[in-house]
Amino acid sequence: MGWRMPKTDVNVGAASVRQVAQRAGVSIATVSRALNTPEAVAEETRARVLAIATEMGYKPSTLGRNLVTGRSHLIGLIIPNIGSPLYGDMARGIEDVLQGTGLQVVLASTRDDSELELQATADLLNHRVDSGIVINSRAGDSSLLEAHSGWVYISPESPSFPMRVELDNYAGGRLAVQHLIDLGHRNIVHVAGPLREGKDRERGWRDELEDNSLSEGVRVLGDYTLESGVHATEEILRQGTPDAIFASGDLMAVGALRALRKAGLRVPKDVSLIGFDDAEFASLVQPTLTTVQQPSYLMGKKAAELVLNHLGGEEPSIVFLHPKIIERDSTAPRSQS
Amino acid sequence: MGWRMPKTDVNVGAASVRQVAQRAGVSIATVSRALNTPEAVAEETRARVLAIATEMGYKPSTLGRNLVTGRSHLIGLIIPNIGSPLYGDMARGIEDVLQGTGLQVVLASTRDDSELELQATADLLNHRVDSGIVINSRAGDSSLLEAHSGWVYISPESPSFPMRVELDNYAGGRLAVQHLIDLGHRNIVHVAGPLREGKDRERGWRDELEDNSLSEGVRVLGDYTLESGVHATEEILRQGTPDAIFASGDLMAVGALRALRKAGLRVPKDVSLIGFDDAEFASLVQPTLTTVQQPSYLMGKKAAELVLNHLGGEEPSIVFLHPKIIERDSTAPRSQS
DNA sequence: ATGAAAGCGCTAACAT
DNA sequence: ATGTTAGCGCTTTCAT
Repeated sequence: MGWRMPKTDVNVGAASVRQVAQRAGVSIATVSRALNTPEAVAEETRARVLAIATEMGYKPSTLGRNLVTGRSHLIGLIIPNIGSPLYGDMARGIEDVLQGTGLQVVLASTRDDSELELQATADLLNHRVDSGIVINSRAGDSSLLEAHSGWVYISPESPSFPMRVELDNYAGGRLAVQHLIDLGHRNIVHVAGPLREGKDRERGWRDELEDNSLSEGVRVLGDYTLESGVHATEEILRQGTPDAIFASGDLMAVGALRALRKAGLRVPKDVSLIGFDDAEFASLVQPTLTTVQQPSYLMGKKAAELVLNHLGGEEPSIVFLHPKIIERDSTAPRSQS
Repeated sequence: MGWRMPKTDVNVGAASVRQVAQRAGVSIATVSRALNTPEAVAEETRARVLAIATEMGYKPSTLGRNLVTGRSHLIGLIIPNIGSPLYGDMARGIEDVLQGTGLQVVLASTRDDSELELQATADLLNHRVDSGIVINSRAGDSSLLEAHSGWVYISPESPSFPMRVELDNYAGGRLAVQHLIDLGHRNIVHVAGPLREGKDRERGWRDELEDNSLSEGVRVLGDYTLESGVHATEEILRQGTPDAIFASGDLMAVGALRALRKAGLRVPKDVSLIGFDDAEFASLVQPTLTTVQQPSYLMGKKAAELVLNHLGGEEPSIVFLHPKIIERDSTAPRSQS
């Protein structure tokens, strides 16, 4: 807290109900009614009040209104990193749904730090947000759980909350492997990722192989960075050349691409490669990357809808989203060599 | 406005000053003081009040506080599209600076629609935001100008505002061309972009060529999309093969890359290529893209600092940021063929 | 050092 | 249909 709010006035120009009431020759209640429940005010009075309000540039202060109604019309959004395209897309989905509802989004970034997340949550709570959306919570089912009832989670690590949006990562893993099997590949290895989402995808990989009576093959753990994708793939190649690689994230897939190229292997001719996420760059790299799409924008939309439902008094519910394959150029039928 | 806020209570659990005061056997004023001006309260009383406040989980409602202080502790952020990595990075910079100042960011997206931008501005003003940051305003120097004094702009199209962060796009254009000239290239063509930023970059290209007594060469206008980069480059190639291409955005540069490859030209061996922005994918495509970096994160930081300065009573100021070249693999010395 | 009381801007219950 | 009044939760004089 290196900076303190000074006490100088800024919004001095803003007219208040009282001033409008005075100029219109009515009580403040009538002004309020003219704006909020126009049908409860005589045609003539309403017109006059509205005209004067407009003329004076009067806008009711949400501050005052919030205080008496007990609602801030603010929705908190807790997000690890607003700069990340995936999260950014979610935020966009949320924005788009909330647009025009009179609800505004208050942002808080956490950089995947559970300490900062708790702090951000406290800040938002102090602002009396009406509800909140937490993306990839790292604080987990913590002590704030109680305060959080009424909040929506897009966080694979927080399975205990009654309002959530969940991507079926397990199904995504199966989908990826199925796609590769359909192309004739048998030796399908995995560059895995950590956390619940990574484990779910890996489980999908494993189960799909098993269901097709294929042996499990190599699995190397990465951390969703490009470098980890490179290293994991180098490790894999040391144990032989697979038919196909399933990487748990697009960035790791690009890493795999580099390692394969460096080893003199061509994608998809020698090795097929599939990623996860459908990041922006997936369609820009060469070859373009086949991947399992994580519908970030839709996830954001669904989360915002859950918030709206909750505020509307509906029962909490959980939304499961199913990923789908985006076929591009990095996967191809197994070559007959 | 398809949805109306119901009247049910939500934040019922929150304790108020009065309850804390009662349990502590003091007046509400003392509770307030214990929290805000601890030095004005007796050691013993303060300890007791604070203990009880903690025990009751009391957090002062910003709603109430805002009303009396006349400040919302909210900063509006108007952004065309929060899903775009470039804008997302700016938002991250803003967040990082505001973190811990007690100020929160309220988000509003406009999708580059000046209508929506005005609406968003009105919403934020109703929320009595203490200040705001507008990124790439399309409403320009509109009627809201007055209300906007005290807001910070990151918008090349809004040169009349007293608090702004500006990237020197002109210098960026010169830098790009200079880099290519240093590598020995002479016939340097340009895939241009629209709007003020595009025109400034183009002017830089033109002037730098002129200063080096090089003829101007071909210029084709794109619209910052990949496709427009492809088409522009095809158009360019129809008029001969240049030494180097300067594209006004990385996405267009990737388009150029595709068109060049399709034409059987290798980058950078046959043609050097430089982009603008330093988007995430610039280091992921093959070859990795040399580009003029747009320091989005820094621009966000600077904008937030301007807000802080303004709120602190300092005079408005303008921050000029200078781009720099990020050298990667898409540019190389002119081959001796 | 503490309390009493006013009031920020607004809405809502009650009265007329 | 309109006015009067109370009060949302807090900070801040002004007294004491």
